[in-house]
Amino acid sequence: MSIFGGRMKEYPTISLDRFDRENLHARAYFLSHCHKDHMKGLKGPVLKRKLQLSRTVRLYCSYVTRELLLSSPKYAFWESYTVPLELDSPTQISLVDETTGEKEDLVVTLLSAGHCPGSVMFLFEGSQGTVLYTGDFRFSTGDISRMDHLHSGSRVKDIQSIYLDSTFYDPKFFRIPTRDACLKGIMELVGKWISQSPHHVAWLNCKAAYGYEYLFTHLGEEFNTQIHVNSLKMFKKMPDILNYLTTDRRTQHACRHPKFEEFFPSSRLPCGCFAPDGTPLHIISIKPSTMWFGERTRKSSVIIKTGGSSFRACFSFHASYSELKDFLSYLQPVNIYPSVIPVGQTLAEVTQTLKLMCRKQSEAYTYKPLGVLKRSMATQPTCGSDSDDELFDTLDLAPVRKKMGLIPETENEVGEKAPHPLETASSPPAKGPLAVTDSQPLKCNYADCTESKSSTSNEAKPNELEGSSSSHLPKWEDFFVTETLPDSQNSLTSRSCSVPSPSLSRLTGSQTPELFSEGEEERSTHSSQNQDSELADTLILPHENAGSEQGRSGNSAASPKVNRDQPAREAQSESQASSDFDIPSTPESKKPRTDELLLLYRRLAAGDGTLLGKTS
DNA sequence: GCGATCAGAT
DNA sequence: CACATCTGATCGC
Repeated sequence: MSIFGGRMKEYPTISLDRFDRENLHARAYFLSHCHKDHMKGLKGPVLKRKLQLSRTVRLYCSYVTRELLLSSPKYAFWESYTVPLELDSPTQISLVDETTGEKEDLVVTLLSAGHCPGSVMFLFEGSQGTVLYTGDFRFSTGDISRMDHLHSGSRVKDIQSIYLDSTFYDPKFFRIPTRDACLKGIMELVGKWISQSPHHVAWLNCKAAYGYEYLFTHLGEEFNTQIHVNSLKMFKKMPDILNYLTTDRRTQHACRHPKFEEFFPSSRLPCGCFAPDGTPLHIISIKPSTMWFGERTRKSSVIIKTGGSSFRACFSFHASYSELKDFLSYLQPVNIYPSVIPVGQTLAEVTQTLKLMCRKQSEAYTYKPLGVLKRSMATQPTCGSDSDDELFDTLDLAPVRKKMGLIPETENEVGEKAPHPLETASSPPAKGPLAVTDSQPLKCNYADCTESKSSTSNEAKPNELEGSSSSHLPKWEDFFVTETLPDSQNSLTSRSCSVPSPSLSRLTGSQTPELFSEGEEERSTHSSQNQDSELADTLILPHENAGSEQGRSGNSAASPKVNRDQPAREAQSESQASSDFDIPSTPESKKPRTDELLLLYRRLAAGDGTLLGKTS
């Protein structure tokens, strides 16, 4: 949760993600994404009154964020005061003091942040230097090198300060399975379950927030079905999301209204556990939650069984420690300000460890440091450390140089699918009534395993396992269209339940998720009081045609992943491979811009300091 | 009564 | 566990 106060040292007349207290006097506002902890004060009457009196104060955000914001009545008054900006389009903004007329120009560029729909970073360039406010973000290792606006020609821009989403800036969170790996594990679990019968359903017990949409769209696409939610209104201009969602109660959406629970007293689900015809549903609950693996952890599953029918599935909106290290060592800012205190740390501690990632003061060039570093750095920045040794054992000691080991790995994509499968989503998935299917026994070769974050016995190179740079940011911005859809697009009553899915077999025929039982933790009740956040509970219905033998069994993924430092790393069985996040998938996966990356990293390895934005 | 803030729950 | 949000208690205005 963000503790950022709203203002940056370099540009104190603007406020970001905080709208109360001293931020009430800002000349411009910026909202990085639509999570409540970044919207403090945003609906305040004091601010509203100020806006009504002002001619110049505006809120800048992405188009998607604006849409999500205005879809809530509490924030609808912002309609007249918001200025949506395109991604990757530098925009000049005049900051005007309305009493004195004093004016300052600032160029802002929005960079997709990969945190939730509409989430962006803000890159500011002005008289006080270049600063990057990350908002909340998740980049995979190597993503940063693809961001054109952080480069100037072949050089990385000279960044004075980064205001960082430091949620996981702690070696404890060294590695978090990639988005693709998590998605794949969830898909496999869901596929195995719902293919058994039309009354097998999967409940995605999501926290109430934006950010799960790409999970819904991928699941909807894969299983040719829709995810059942409470409200669609926030997505009315985002057909590529909308098409995979429904509120139709006949399809047993995960209703959140407490009064409905009276009708389903024994339900574990907000919407009850019976099909429309009264048949009891067979429900598994899947709770997306962050799983991380420490620096010495070898591997683990992305799915963990927590009860007879309860699972946790790995899912992270935030960059892991090694992803953050990659990000910071690439950019080498003069200053880094944490905006989140990692659990178990103090502000002083995280500030101190982040200093190790700052550029040496002597390397700072023409810009005068504003938020002065109080001590000179004892270390050179690590230019992309890629081994345990560099990241830990010598953390406080000697500098290390970038190695080739950081070449982004691109072979880890989920299947053959492009990361964003929604190009065709304007034609909704085929729909049909809940149909009888061939019931397939669930082949659960669940291998018990230890949750590896507690494992310390094996040396590993976890950061090498982490970075699938191929898990590109979900292109949430692509979801957005400026035209309002015709009503027919919003009327989803005809899309009732699940449908035959030829694609299911692609998943269900293959391997079994590797699960870990943490004992019985079945919930007997579930209350969902969250009236405002419509996506917190969702339900996936099964589809017809559970056929499952063929498909991706044998998983073309089987080609072993390149492991540069540990080529002899123990081979994984195929049955583990399908759900284990560190196993690559399709070799044929798209590998966009790999050549560029290779070139870049080779130049780095060759000591081409120009790529690091250094003067020397 | 409303808003801000904190603790606790989900 | 660890990604966000809600509810309820308490306090000040």
